[in-house]
Amino acid sequence: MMDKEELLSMCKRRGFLWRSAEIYGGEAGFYDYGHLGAKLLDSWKQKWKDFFLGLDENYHMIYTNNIMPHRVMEASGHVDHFSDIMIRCERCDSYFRGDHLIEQETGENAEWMGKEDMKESIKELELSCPDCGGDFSEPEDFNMMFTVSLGPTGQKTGFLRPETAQGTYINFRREYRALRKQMPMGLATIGSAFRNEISPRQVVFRKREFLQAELQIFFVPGIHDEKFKKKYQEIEEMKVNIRREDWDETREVMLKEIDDIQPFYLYHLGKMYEFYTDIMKLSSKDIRFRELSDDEKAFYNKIHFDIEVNFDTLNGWKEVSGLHYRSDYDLRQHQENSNQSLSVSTDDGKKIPHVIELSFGIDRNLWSLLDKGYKDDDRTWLDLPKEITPRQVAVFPLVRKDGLPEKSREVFDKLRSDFRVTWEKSGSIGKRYARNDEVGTSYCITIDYDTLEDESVTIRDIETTEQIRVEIKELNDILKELIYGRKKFKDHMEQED
RNA sequence: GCGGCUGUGGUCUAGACUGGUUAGGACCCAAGCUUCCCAAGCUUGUAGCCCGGGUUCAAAUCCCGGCAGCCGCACCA
Repeated sequence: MMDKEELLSMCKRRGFLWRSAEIYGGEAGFYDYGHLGAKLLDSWKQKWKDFFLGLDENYHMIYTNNIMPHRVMEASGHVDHFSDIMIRCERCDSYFRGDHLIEQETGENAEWMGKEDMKESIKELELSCPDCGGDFSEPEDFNMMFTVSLGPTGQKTGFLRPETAQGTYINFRREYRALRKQMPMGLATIGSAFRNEISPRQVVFRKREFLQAELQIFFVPGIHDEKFKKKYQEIEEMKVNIRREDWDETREVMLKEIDDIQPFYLYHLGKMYEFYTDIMKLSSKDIRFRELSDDEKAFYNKIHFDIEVNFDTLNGWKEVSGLHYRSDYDLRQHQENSNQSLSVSTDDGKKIPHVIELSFGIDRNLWSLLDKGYKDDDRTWLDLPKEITPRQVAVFPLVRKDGLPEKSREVFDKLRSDFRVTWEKSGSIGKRYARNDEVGTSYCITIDYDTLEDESVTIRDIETTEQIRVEIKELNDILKELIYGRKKFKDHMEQED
């Protein structure tokens, strides 16, 4: 079993990621990406955009603000629902959620209660601390959102957004017109979100500032979703690992066997799965969809599946993304609170569009690539998808003399515009291979004495450490084929024999 | 946020109980030598006691406070 600390140590040492503000002791829940982490992040984002925006011509990127006005988060329900009323034991300082304590005692839902209701209820029920029996203090607000003050007096407040989604919803009307009222309309965004987690832990898993990639798809059920029927039929026999809410195990089923969920939703479910298997190259044994129970899912989500990855470093299955049918809840809320119409005209009259949301925690997804890719058996190497890996190619001279370094610089310069590539000469050839194995460099190009004779170089494959020899003039094309094309390294080897 | 444990170069660690030479080692990294393909060798070098305060002639070591990490609890609409 792989150790989280060992992987994190590699990440720090080689430039993937580490704690923010390290030189000041750091702060829980904040991480920065170094030069390799940043490249991994950028290429992941690019692949995500290519894949999900490619699903339909009417899916587009937008970028919205990190700071949301107070009223937006009121309308979204976050001011009420994203904050909990906590009560503290005066003797042992333990915190508890007030509504949970009351629910346990009465069996009735207490989520609606304000601070005053709760105070009375606790008095009536004569509740005391479950840990030590001590008396409770006054109920206090604990909001997971960061408040920011706006303007010179600071009396106006806003919030750092706890999800990127709201920024998209409040731009719905503008984009609907700008995109000439085509539906379904997909608005994707990539950006930061902020949650004041009580106890951020597990490396990048519970960060206070984190990255999200989300695609919000707006449609009127029964009308616009019909347009995806044909697309769905093309993938309805796709098999996915899935665990329904009332199943006690994960099963591999065909999409069309899931007959109680609309095809429009299943289409995106299938495509998400495909992103994990085909783009992120995770093994299907390590991924699954899990349907959340009514207790777990938010009240406005009619259907909610999470994609979970089976992590080695984090004790098993953990959520990395979700597919939520949020119904018309969000637009309805914003319509009511802003007093602006967010409905669209259909043959059946005015309707408020519904939303299907594809939501990805980027940091978690990157960690899943590192977690599943890190191999530490007879040698240490990082098995990353060749299109996503931060360093695709490394070039070095076999030895540091007789003009080989100079020749290798030439080859390096030839590759720079086409690949994420590095050049190095320090240490021995074996050490350079090992260094590059550790950070997931897909191919190492070595310039040797034969190169000076016949303009050929060797390409070494990270997966097998085997080599092929190719001519420099074909090098760029062959590497492109290996990285982006269908041709595999072993095809080239057979060709050589 | 509570409780337990922990914090020594980039990484892993010795030293702490019993305060006392210049904080030792390994790996990594860098420069050079060597080297015709998988962490070889040699030379040199960079770099550290989490932060602050206290006790003491003297603190990495003892005490107090803070910060951070790990584990457990709680929390995670």
